[in-house]
Amino acid sequence: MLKEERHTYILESIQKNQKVLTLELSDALEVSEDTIRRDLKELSDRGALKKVHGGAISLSLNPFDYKDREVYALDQKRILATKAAELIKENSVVIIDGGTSNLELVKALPKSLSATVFTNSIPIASELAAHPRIEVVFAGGRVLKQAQVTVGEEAIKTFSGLYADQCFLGIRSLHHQIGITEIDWEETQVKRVMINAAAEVLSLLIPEKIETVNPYKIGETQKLHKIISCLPDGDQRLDPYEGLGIQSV
Amino acid sequence: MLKEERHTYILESIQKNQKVLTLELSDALEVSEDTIRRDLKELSDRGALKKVHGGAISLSLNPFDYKDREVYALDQKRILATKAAELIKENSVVIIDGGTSNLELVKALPKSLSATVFTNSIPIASELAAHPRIEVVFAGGRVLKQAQVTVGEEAIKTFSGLYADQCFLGIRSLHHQIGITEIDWEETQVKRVMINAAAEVLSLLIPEKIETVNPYKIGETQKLHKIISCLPDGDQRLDPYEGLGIQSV
DNA sequence: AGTATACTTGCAGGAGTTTGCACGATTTGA
DNA sequence: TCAAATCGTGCAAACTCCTGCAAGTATACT
Repeated sequence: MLKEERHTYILESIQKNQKVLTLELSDALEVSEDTIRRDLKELSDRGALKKVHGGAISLSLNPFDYKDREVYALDQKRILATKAAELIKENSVVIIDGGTSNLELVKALPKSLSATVFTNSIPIASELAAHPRIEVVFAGGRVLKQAQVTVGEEAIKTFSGLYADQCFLGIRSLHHQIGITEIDWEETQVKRVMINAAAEVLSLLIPEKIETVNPYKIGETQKLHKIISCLPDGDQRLDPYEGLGIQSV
Repeated sequence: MLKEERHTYILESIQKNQKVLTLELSDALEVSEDTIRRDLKELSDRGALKKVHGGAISLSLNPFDYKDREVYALDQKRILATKAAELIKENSVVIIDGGTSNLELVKALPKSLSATVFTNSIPIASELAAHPRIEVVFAGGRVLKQAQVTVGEEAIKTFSGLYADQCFLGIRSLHHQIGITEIDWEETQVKRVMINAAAEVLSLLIPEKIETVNPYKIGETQKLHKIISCLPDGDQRLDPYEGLGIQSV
């Protein structure tokens, strides 16, 4: 039994029963509890479930968690957000993808900024609704609960009929050779359209994401024009990207 | 039974009944009262409920509920919401319009309910994203900031290609002769499509809205099939509507 | 093919959690 | 005020988790 098979089994089981028990899984999959624990840890790190003492539960089971779910590396993301906010020009049209970094970005936008924002992220639309001078257009579709973004034909159609000034792409993984990759197939479809719907594609990137890979490919690394990171100028981790003509801020 | 499951059960129970008893819970969940006490302490520390002698009560019972402070007639709306939630059938397809009453409605939906919800309201989509068994489809479009709903061609298109079982319409004004009226022209357009996209049109209605009028007309009173109100049976304010064949609950 | 490297897995044992029980303190309501 | 119910704390048993390690397996490179 391959690790991936176990993961699939675990995720299906969670979807069906809202929870899984370490002991039960170890029994059903005929591996040690330690292995199951490691599987659960991995899935938990990927945000696919919530690990608890004795097993794991569906993220949606706990009604209080999603609201104040701790944002990983929040301080870093705030710094990135401030930098990124300065890159948005007055009266421009901007696509803002989902993700916690981008949510910080919209929180950091100055109240005086006038712009039009296209998004498929519920929290981002919600945050922007409080902004006095930003026009918000929401791309409809089926809601992916975990990421709180819409996906599907409708969302894709919205972005395909658009050519914006900038697109702030939410990125899970970036690898200088393999490209930009995602963990969810449907999100991948939408992001592929997004990056073709703007003159400039930017991404807020915490260092942990650099040189990692996920199963589904959004596009080549070159699709990205600018990386907003908190790495010092000339950090070697960025070297491969400058070689590709990608500007880092 | 995992600790988290107990917590979820307790929170749901509180949401439904506004209170829980230690003994009752220990009975229902088949653990000792001590364990329940510890659970309540933990939830209380997280600010999810208020622990009292003998059990715990909902925080929202307390006068200073900062979260929903500004919702007008919240208590009434909660009562309507509970009534309305019972009208939604398992596995049905439901359109839920924006508005604070409808937001309470989705909060009151039992966690066990499976259904598909179409909405154009950001807070409602956000709330439903935490619901384990409800599929959410968001109708895109330009975001109206005050109401936090989308409007425009895209939203209209989504609802026109739909025939749902029920539509919970958010209503600003209802007059037995003049009909259902709105204050915003663009919202009016969307609502007009909504009421034609479902077999049954329902509305949660606090008495203050009855026999009032606003500039833009959504449709005739008869478009409405059911009114969920907190008026006693036979209250004279409802007479004109029963005359029109509208059922009130 | 053969070697090196990374990854995966099971195991041991020490650390950490959870739970029910006992017992004294506190609260409740007549 | 008193008796009954409820609470908080400390404790021990059972269970679960984490860490490091070594054996096994897959993959890459020469």
